[in-house]
Amino acid sequence: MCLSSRILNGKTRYFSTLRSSHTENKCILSVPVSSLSHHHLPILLSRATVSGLLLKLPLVHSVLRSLSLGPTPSLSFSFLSLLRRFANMTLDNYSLNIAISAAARVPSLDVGSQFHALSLKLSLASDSFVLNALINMYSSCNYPASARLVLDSAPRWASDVVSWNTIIAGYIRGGMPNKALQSFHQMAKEQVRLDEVTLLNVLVACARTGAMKVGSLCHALVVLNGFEINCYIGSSLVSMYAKCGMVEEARRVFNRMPERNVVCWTSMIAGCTQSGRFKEAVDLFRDMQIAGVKADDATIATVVSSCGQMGALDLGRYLHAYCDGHGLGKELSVKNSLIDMYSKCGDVNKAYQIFRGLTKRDVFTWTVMIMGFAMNGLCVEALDLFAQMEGEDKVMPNEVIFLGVLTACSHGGLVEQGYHHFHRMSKVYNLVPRIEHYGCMVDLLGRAKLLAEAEQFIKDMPVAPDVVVWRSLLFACRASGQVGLAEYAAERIEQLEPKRCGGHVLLSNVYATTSRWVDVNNVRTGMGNSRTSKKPGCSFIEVDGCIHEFFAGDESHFETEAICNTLFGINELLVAESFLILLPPTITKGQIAQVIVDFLEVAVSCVVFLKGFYPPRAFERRRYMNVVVQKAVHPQLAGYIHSATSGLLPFIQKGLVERVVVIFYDKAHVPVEKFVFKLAVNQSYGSKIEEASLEFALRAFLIKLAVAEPLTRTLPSDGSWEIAAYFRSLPPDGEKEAQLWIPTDTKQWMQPPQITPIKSMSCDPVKMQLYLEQPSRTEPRDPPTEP
DNA sequence: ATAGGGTTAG
Repeated sequence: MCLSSRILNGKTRYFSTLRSSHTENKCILSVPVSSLSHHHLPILLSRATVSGLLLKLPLVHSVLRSLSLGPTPSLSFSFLSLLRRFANMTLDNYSLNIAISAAARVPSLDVGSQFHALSLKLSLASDSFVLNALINMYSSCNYPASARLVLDSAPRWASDVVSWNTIIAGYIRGGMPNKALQSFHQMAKEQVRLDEVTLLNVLVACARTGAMKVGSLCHALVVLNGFEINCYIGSSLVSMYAKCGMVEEARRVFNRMPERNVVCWTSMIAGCTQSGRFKEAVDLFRDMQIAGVKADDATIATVVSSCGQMGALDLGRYLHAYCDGHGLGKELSVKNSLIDMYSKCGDVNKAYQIFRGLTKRDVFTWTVMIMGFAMNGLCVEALDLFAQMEGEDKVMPNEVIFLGVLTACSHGGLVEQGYHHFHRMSKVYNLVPRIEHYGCMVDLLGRAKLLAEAEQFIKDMPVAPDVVVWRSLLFACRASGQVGLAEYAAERIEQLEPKRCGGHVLLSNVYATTSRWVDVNNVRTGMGNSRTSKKPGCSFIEVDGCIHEFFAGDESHFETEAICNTLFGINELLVAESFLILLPPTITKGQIAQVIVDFLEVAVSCVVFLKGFYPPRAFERRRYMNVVVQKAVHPQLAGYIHSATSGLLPFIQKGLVERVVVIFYDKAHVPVEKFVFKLAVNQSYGSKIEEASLEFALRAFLIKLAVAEPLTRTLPSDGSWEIAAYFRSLPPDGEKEAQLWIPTDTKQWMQPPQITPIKSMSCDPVKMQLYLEQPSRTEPRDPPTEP
């Protein structure tokens, strides 16, 4: 037995409570609270009773409190029953409050409702502490309606703000934010004075429901009441505004906050991610590190999601490594967003590797992996995975996962399977298909060219078709040239969305495939005359870990059309030669380098042609990969390009070449323009690749190059040009193959160059980007803003 | 006594 205060090092709450409430500084057991277990209780009781300590009520309370707040709150129940049985103690309101709070912490509805009965029996249920503890207990056990019942059946004077705050929080926790808002209104009607916690909770409810008006009202109330915009209130304000689609307002609140912790930063970053401002999200993440605030798993999850959505693989990989270096990323949400990011960036193997390494998987995990397989064309794998999930029977499918399953069916042309899963969704899992699911089905039927069936399906839908549904149908009409149906769908879109450009582009494409060029023109000019405008598309390119964001401007519209038409032509060629798709020849890793080298030779030739550096007769029109290209035929020119590109073969095979650059100089040998081919060949990639898919990916570069001239600058006369290769690491001096390559002393620009992307692609294991580097113009060019 | 941010989507 220990009765000396010296031994109590004050480390645990149990001992410190004893000390603060008791001047005698006496201890009844020298075991820290964290290692107390049930078998200590009788000892505790007997020693306390013997020494007469526990019969003093404040001490009973402090022991109970310590047990209730400790790692095993249920100990307080046992101790209480021992006290009642052996020390004849009756429960007062305070002990009851502690016991109920312990039941909330476990949480145990069973024990909690027993204490509820006990408080009614002892007429203590109207004590405001007991009342609030009961409300909290039902809320914590996810019985918000019961919590509400307790409040409503108590006398008015017994409840206060805390009661209402707890009710509101309980509805939010139970996934009923609308009920939370209702309670807030009721609370106002009963003229209960709100406090900071009320507003904080209501802001969360607004964020969940998108109740923008109530949210702004809360903001006003924060200011009117003179509440400080601290980290708590600030975070929920930022989150509320972002979720209600008012990112600008969120940013304004964020910028004005006097103090910011991880949660504030994460709210703002997540706000950007959720509203498609991916680059801003990444920039904020950098600012956060500069501000010296450490990221946690929530931060990483949302930044990784941004990377995935803009295809920034390098940055995504950096974040992955950052996690490992900072002990982060252990939470499932981070793993999920990494799987999603790798899939979206085209590295399904890496995604699946992470997926397989997980011991725990939630709905998100399965959804992102199924989606990842589906979007990378591995449709059977996606369906197999869904079957595996159902077999494991640990995770309950939700609506979103079925979108992934249906997308897989749609992309894989698996009509039967699509119907099967669509029906199972409601029959087996009691999930009501939403408009998105109907959209998937229309897409599925349309892609399978079952247009009549798709049309009938739309007619039979229990929900009104939206623009996406009509667009899927309209898109499907293109392949079958069904002009009449296409026009009907376009009309529906026009009705639903008169201000947007709607189905015009798609409709004009249907006309184009049926060679109705007059109609194509009518639609196009109609678009220009009326106020319909296309929302600018946005793309990203990642250069040395730096993200560049681009909006499709009106100027580039003409080229877009040319590219689309060329692509349609290619599509038709592919359809005509569909045996290629049925029996795809595969090539090995060694052959990949050869394909790339051949491609580079042609591409460099096209670049030089495009710049008009030599007279056109130095080139010849040739067919390469089914597109028309300009191949150099002048002996010296062709010889230079051939030897330079083919000399790269051994280094590309070893994965040593990072960039192949065509540089144009002025007469002072200062670069005027660079065409950069950034290259990555994954060396660890094991399996073979389809030659057709690699060719298809590379061909897109040649098509883009053919129309890239307007993006480039006029060359000064008497300049020069050369082919340069940037190596990841330099080959040893003695190597024979390396002797062709000499270090170049290209002058550098003073300012970072202006980057213009031309094309990027990812076709495992090859990734390639083509972009222009030009010296910066003095005045920055703003991207066109959205209408 | 009650309290903030995060991952999937046709």
